Amino acid sequence: MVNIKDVAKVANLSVGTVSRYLNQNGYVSKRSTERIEQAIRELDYKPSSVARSLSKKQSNMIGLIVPDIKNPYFPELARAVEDTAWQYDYTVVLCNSDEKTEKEHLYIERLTQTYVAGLIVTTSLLDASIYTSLQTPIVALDRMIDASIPTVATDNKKGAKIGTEHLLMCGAKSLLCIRGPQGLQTADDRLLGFLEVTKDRETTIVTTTFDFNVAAEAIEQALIASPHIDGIFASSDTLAIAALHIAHKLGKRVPEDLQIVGFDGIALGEMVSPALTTVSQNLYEMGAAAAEMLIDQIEGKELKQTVLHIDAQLVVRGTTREEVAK
Amino acid sequence: MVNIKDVAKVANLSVGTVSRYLNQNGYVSKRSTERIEQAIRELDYKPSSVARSLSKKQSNMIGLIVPDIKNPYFPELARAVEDTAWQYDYTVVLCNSDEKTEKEHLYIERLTQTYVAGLIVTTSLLDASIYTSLQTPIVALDRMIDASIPTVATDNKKGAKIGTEHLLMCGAKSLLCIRGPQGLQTADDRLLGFLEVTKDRETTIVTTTFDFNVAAEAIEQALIASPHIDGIFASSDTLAIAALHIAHKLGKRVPEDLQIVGFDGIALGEMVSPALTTVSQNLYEMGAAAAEMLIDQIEGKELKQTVLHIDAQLVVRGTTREEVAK
DNA sequence: CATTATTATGTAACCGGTAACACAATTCAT
DNA sequence: ATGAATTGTGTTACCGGTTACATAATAATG
Repeated sequence: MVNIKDVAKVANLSVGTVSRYLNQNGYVSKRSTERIEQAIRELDYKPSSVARSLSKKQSNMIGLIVPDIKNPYFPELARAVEDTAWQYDYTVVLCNSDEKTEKEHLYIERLTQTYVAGLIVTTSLLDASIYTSLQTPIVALDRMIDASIPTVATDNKKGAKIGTEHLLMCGAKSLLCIRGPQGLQTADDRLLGFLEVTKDRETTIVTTTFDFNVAAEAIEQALIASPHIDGIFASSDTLAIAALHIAHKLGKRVPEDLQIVGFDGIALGEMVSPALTTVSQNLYEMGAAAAEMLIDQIEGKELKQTVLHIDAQLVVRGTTREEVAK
Repeated sequence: MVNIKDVAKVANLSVGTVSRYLNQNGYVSKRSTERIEQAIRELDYKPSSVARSLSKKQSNMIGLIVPDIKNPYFPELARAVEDTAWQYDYTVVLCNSDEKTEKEHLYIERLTQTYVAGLIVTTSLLDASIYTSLQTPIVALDRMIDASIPTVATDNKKGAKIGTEHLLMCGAKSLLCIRGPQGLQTADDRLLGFLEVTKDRETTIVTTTFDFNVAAEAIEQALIASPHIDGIFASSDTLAIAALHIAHKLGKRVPEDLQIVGFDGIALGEMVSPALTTVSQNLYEMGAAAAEMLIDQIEGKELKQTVLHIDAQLVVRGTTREEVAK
């Protein structure tokens, strides 16, 4: 493989000059610039990013840690991150933490010893100190890890309020909230929003994991136990779709007998029938913003704001009825 | 950051010995081994994979090129690849080619100049020669690129035959095939399978992209134009789900009025209502097999077989009726 | 025109490993 | 005991860049 020395030789210059040309720093005369460009073209020279990483102690890779890329929420974020990274000449290393502390820990070790330029983390099982003590730039995406770590997230409580209110406005009387796993900040916040809106009503709360079948099972039991439920606020679109699935199974018509509102805004929501009414996060925007915040940090720019809260937006589709004036 | 020299100093040995210890090659005495291990522990030394890559001209990263991770087919493959890579101490770089030749090309350039150890490619727009002339190990996943490139793929034609036959056995009389984009090998093969089974019948064929809305539109038109259609074989689960969506919209009952069979076996198929009957590929197995084939190549092992065809399997769920003896 | 800035280039140490080579110490065989 | 084989260790060039430093060439200034 052709290296910088070859280029220097062909251009009849020293490696120093060629390197300066490549990095656009220091002085390089017009004449030399031309000769170097010519040589590079001639030899089809591509600088080795590995060598560069070694001497600069910095790479152009960013690590993206997600719990599980199969969860339909994450590909949308991942795509946005990757697009943005690509634009700025960075490369994305994909890591599935599987929500396992150990794997996450090992990944962080492996990544940092590879000189990843930075980390985007959408999972947060570890002690925050592990992140805060990292010398590598980092951005928390979707979930806040620690006040000191730059974060891009949705205002979950606010979103949940909007979704729940919509359910009420559409005439739902008896509400069920399917909340995600306990202890997960996002799920907790969404529950809080739900509770705030429904504090003077009787409601049912079901706690479940994000696994489709487990969730479906739990929802089925809740709906059988409380057949009068006519509105469901789900903590995620996947859970909402599980609810929809069960509604069909139980012969409940959606939205006539049972209305459902999800949360997240994954593409999947449009595909089911009826299409899912949901509190939609702008996932692409979030991913892109996180990547940009990270790259800004990497390149030493000051961050204007360290915490970016993006508002979720109600998207009304087929699982809720018309809003009626109260 | 502590380096190999520091370790050598603390262990009172030379870097050569430490390096030999780390790579488990050459001779290292018991006494030295202990001293080195002690020093490593003491200093919490982590070898720099960048430096190693530079001198070995080989890294432990593998590039995974997919058209678009948002397409629900790919996260399942990606996950399997990542799991396997993790197991063997490799790291996955995610690349979305967007089905654009240019981006794919640029990615390959970038990846190879970073000394990726190998490439798994699930897209194949480029001239095969670009891949065959690569010095980097490579595996084609899902789609065959060239006879000379190791491949893991499903027998699409066979799968399509099984799916179509099932549709007929369940009593469908008038079939529609929704085929994916023309020129895409997998889509072409699946159509071939469909045609082989239905050669003595009249059928309708709709060609569309994999985009959900575009596909739905095309399917709707086809179903309106030919209202007698009572069986759909879709070239992918996404297309099948689009068909299901349209069926609901048009007030057709599934599977009573219209039966649908998909292809792929993505998780999404279980979530829709009714759950999708589909020709299921073992996506996890495919991804894992591809990763293993790649790693075998990287590590210089001989491949037992260069082309691995994995049979797809019919999974009967709710969008088809009972099979009846013909 | 001499002096000082500014621009341009070359040289070589360094990043943190690997591995070829030389040589020393030990074990083995005759 | 002695030469050969095996085992163990140190030294150093190298991977392909970056960058501090020295120096040369040119331009600007008084």
